[in-house]
Amino acid sequence: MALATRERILEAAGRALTRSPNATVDRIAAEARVGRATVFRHFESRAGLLRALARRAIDETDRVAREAAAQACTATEALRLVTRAVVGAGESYRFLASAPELDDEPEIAGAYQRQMSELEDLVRAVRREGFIRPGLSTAWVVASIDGLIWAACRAVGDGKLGVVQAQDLVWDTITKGLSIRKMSGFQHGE
Amino acid sequence: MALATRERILEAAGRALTRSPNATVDRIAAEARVGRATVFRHFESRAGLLRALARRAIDETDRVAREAAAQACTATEALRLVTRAVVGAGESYRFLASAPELDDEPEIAGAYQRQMSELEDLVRAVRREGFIRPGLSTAWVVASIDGLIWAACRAVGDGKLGVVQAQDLVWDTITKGLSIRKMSGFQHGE
DNA sequence: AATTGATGATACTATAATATCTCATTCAAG
DNA sequence: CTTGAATGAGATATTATAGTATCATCAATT
Repeated sequence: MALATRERILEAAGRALTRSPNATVDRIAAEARVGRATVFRHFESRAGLLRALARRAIDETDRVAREAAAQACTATEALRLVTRAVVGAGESYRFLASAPELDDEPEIAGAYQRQMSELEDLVRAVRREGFIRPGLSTAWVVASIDGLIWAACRAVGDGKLGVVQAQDLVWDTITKGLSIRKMSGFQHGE
Repeated sequence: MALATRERILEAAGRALTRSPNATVDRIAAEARVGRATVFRHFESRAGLLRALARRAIDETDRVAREAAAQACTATEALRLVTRAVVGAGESYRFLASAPELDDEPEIAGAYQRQMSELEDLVRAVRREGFIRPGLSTAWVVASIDGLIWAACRAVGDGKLGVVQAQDLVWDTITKGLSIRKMSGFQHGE
């Protein structure tokens, strides 16, 4: 029972905080269909609940990302699979987009930094495989991939796109952009 | 004096809220080098201050976007210029990224809807000009452009990219994506 | 049926932030 | 120099929310 309740609260908190990042404990409890006191029985404080939720989201994202990376032979393929996986896990971390108080949690902020730096390493490896257009800084490649992933997660959350559709589109857009390209004679034969 | 003070408060609020979206009136006043009471003399409430700030950001974005659109002959060129302009104005609206309480303001939420629907109209016009790859839904094109713009603004705010650089990269990425493309024989002659 | 553990409801306290008010000060205009 | 408007500083009221404590209830187990 206890575990199920804790889980219910975490999921409710995720939903409530995605809708409004300043959701009160009252609101979260109502969303979870539990009494407010029960929330404090399972978490030491509101901040503790947020921490647990963020940890869960980070762990889940790490898990699917590593699992995806393990299946790839090349860095480029790894980036493709990781991107797909992270978009698929979007629901679990979407609330982080506007959870300002979590920036003050060293553990959470640190984990985010680590994830971004892992993505950066991956992008560098992909560049070494010749997949990245010259002239694009690694910082921008990382930033724009991040931006596209967020866009996809938001679109899924808003019901504008299905998950699989969104996963396909992100990689499609990363590789080809949005426009019909006028190739200027240059051809790359891998 | 009054106008200068009001403006100082607005700019300070923008800075403070970009750093931490839940910044108190106290903090904002300190950032503006002004007494807390003065903030309430110029704005009816904290919410009123946020509204005024959001209105300013929306107006500024509208202004630069319309100005840019007016200089273009084609929808595609308009999209390019509008994108550049909006990235350039990023500093003025960046705080909106995590300003949850503003979703409850009908005026602000409505203006955002309008801006997105204007972008959607523009994208549709661009599609009619044959610039958008078939198979990409308008919703995704809009979402991903939005995502790239946010990524660019964040990168600029974090000092990772210069404004001009960011402006160039967004359009570059929209048109060509990030990768060296292996064209499968298809060539588009405009 | 009795026991135990988890829960819901409610009352209560503490705290932090908003918002108001007062008064002394500053500073520019006349 | 005087006047008046704007301000800064601080006191105070109000409100919302976090967090605690209590007690009755319910369900499962024995």
